[in-house]
Amino acid sequence: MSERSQSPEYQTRPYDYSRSNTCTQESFGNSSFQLPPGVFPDPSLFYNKPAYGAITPASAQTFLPFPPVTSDYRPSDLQAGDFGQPKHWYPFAAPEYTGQVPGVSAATQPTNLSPPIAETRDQIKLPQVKTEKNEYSTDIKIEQYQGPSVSTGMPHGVFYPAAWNPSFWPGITHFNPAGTSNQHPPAPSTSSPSMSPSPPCNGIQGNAFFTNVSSAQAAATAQPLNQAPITRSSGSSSGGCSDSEEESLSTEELEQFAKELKHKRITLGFTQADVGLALGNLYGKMFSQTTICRFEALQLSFKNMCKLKPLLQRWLDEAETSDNPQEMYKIERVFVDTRKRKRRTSLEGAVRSALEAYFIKCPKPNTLEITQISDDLGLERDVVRVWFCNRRQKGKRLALPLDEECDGQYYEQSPSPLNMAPSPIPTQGFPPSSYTGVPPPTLYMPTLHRSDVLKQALHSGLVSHLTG
DNA sequence: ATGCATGAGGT
DNA sequence: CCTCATGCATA
Repeated sequence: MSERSQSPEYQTRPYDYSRSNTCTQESFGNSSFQLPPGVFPDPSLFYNKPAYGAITPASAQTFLPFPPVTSDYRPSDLQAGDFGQPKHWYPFAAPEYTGQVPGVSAATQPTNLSPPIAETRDQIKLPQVKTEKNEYSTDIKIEQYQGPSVSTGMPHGVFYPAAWNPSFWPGITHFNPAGTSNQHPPAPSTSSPSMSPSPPCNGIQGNAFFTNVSSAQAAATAQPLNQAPITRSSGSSSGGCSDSEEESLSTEELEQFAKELKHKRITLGFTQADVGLALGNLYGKMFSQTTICRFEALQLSFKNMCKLKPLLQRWLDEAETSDNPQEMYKIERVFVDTRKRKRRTSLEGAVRSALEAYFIKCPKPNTLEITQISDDLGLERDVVRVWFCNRRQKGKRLALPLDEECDGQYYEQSPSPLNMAPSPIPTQGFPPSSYTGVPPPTLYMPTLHRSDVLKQALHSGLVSHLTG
């Protein structure tokens, strides 16, 4: 637990957001930002991924020497022919990128900024990005949803009970003994017999969804979600902001519910996707497997958790009471996905590490910086921008699922042991600490013991010796 | 389970 | 441009 930092370099990290998202030259140019050659911060050490392959043999992945095909988005058009195409990856040598901001890099990229970047680049072998699928997913999928994959091969058949850490959002002390358990404060007029135990076999399914029906309505009705102004009881320990409202789901409640949900869900033979769909059926608002997954893993913001809980609660009730709940999930999904979604960029391990390094240095780069970074890493500017956005979001998810209102302080203080000037960090910051590029087990925890959170996010292996 | 992306709502 | 909620696609 002491193997915290060993990279003094980071100590100087000027984390002052006060300068309004500008970690410019000052930061970058700062000598403080040099990744020790061998110490390339491997993100996997910070997070839960086993390894990004950046440093592992896995990195040996080969890229098809494809020409930068239609490098970028493809204007709408899609031809049936494309579907057959295998996914190709192409090295990111695309000249277009470099040319993208030639002037900028040259002119606006002061020398003092280049060094660090250059170094970074140096260390990461070759910035490569592979993108899968050169086609947009513009298609129409019509599928018959057949209910929970119970009998069929339920992939999730496994049970992972232990995965749950009782104390999830430690920062918050809850007053409500979960003992009473299932009491949702907002208790939406759930009583609504309308959606009750009616054997869905009837009209529910089908297209209740898009059939117009009252999905909208349902959604609206089912929307009492907001009604729960949830002010987490965090007040207790954090000192307060929990005054205004009375309604509040305690962390523990959510935690418990999430656990319960997962357990029962699995017991009933439903997958996360099933649940997501079911919600759509029941309340008109469908959710993806991803969301359900994150809910169960408590990886959503507190607010979001609270919003979703009532719905899931109801689903759970339904599922449990219903004779053959499976029926209620038989629906037809029709997606007319006309949106052109950019093909997902897959960043190479080294590139991620580099970004990680930049992030540590400056979690909120400004436009110019983003440009420079993208230029240096040979990435699209937008990719970099989005990466940072996601990175920040992720940071919040992991470090402070319960952020929000009350926690300006959360960020503010976090006196990173290894750096961190006492600078007043605007609420935007992140626990600078959390990700300070430091060796592994060292997830520095902000003042609020968030270990559990991180724990969850990390792979037990790594965590194990964190917690001992 | 999670990385990258989208889009709405705010500044 | 950002945050936030959310999802597709993928590991």
